[in-house]
Amino acid sequence: MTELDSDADAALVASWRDLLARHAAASCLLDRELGEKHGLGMSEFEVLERLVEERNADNSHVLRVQELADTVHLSQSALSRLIGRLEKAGLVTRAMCPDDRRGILVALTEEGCRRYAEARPLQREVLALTLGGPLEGGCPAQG
Amino acid sequence: MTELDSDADAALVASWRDLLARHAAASCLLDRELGEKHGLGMSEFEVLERLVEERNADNSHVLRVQELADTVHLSQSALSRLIGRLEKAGLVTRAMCPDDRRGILVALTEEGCRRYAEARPLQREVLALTLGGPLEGGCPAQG
DNA sequence: GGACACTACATGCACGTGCATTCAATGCAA
DNA sequence: TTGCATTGAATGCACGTGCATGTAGTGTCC
Repeated sequence: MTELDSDADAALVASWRDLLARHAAASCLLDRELGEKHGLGMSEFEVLERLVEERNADNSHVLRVQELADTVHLSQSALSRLIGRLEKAGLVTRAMCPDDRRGILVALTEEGCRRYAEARPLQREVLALTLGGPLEGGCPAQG
Repeated sequence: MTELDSDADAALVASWRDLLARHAAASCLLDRELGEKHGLGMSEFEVLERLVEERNADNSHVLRVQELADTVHLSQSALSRLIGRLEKAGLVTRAMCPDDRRGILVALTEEGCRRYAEARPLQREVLALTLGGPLEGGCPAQG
């Protein structure tokens, strides 16, 4: 291994550890805060946000499960269950896709829109806190 | 909300999504590759790496559990169990801390050192692949 | 010395995740 | 049309995680 190789290696590892630290801090705090104050997990919030961004002409917010899967970093099964939780909470509804009856359309409800709007400021606050500064020790440490 | 606020907000969200994407791609691929080819998870590798870096005068590699907890982003309980798995696999040993009999000293074994050395090139390769380029779609998508 | 708060680590438990599988619907070929 | 591979999503299962708690050891104040 040449000098340059080990330098590149060290830089890579350093950026990887920085990534890990920031992700841990942000996702842990997000899960805790959103869960406590809005009954949402980090990924639940992300899914709601994708739906909110998908504003159709008639002001409905509808996405196919597969389209959601492209933007949320979850396995297909995890996403399926997450949508199940959101549905049970009344934040989205599931409907069959008329074009392709295998597909499922996920639609944001009024309540879902409201909960997202309520949670959003807190989420942004946590992001600013954990991604803004030059990292400051993370969450999982119940001590 | 002013124009500047929403700009800052958008930038924050963009960097957050980038972070999520890179973390998902890297951690998923790491877990899969390290697991398949070396029987290690991402966090197991990280713990071994911290131990390897802790080279004492007598060439032993020993760290207290709490010291590990500071650098690995896991809860105390998760770390305890992770060390249990490493111990069962013969990659580390647990010993009581003579100074403070509450503490546990975790020591890298020969086998642990070997496994780390074997896995390291692959880990670096995955990091280069997922952190080097400008992201390219991630893992959790068993389709 | 005894009581008490605190620390370090382990463990019971509930939960979210991914993998493998299943089931229904679709598309294509013969 | 029948037969078969493929796709979209749901489900059984095992596993790793975090939270709350338990247990042992330490330090302090009286």
